[in-house]
Amino acid sequence: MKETKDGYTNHRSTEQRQHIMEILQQADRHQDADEIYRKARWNFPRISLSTVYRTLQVLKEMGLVEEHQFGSRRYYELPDVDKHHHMVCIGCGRVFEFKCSSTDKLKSRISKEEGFKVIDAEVRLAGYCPDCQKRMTISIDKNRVTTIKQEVK
Amino acid sequence: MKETKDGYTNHRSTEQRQHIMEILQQADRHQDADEIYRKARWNFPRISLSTVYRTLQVLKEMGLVEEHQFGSRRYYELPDVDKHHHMVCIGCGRVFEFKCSSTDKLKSRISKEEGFKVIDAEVRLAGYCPDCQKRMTISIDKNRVTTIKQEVK
DNA sequence: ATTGCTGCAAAGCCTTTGCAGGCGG
DNA sequence: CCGCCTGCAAAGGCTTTGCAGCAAT
Repeated sequence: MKETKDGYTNHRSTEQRQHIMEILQQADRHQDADEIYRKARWNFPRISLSTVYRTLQVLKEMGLVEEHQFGSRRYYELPDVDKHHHMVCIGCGRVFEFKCSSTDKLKSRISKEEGFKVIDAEVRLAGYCPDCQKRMTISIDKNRVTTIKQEVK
Repeated sequence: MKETKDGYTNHRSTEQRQHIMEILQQADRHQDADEIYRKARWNFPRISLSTVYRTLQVLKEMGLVEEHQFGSRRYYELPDVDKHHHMVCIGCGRVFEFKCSSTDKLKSRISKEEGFKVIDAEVRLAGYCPDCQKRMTISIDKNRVTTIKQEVK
């Protein structure tokens, strides 16, 4: 019999857990605990944040939910059929997703070279999203204008 | 004049900052703030943890230090000449390092395909280190023995 | 009837911030 | 001397935990 992290040997299906699972299914992107909590309260006004955290913990242990940490926040989402990776925008903090098929090669290579049994490979990119690149261009233009004015003086 | 995040326009070189930089240089792997704090106290018994955090923040902004987050903890290290990536062991939680040269290709591909200006690419692997694989084998063997005994009964 | 789940409140953990004094340039 | 840095203490933000009552099996 498999023993879970908190010492329990079994899991029970409750309305709250089902609803949290639905919220995860309906979302098209990762959400943090508080986001899920606020949505859940719409149907279960008395649900507590701890229940959300505990449920996510259980779902994670069962492999039904993936947890990602960006900055100091943790986000949750259902495992994707074809796995995606994340790009974090340095400018606005938004997290974007992209696909990458070449990670399988990497996994097998590292397994061989390092004696590590690789379960999961995750690529994280940091950079500037199209919007923030545009903003940067504008502010660079501003500086240029200023410089020209000074030269004209 | 470049304005820093905390509103200051300049940085000063103090004994504490120099020493924190030395601690980072002497380490051969990433350390968290508390680890650096404990080492720093050996020479500066009255240094405070906030100073460590504030210094790391400054060094990070100056690009002299890299920050990585694993689980709920943040780790700091000097930028490597040839960048390495991280493998987190699911069994023991230790973080290992490995090199990977193929990320440059990935960066340029994503830049083109997604319109994202990629500054940094990080690969994170999760799996089991050699030690934990050994432990797993042992515990599987144990179960097998148990099963055999039951069959013999 | 058990065993596990829930809400609530409180505690924990890491990180940040406010402030008054003090040092660096 | 001005501006930046430091230690201390306190606050912050997110997550976990203790507990008593309740619900699922």
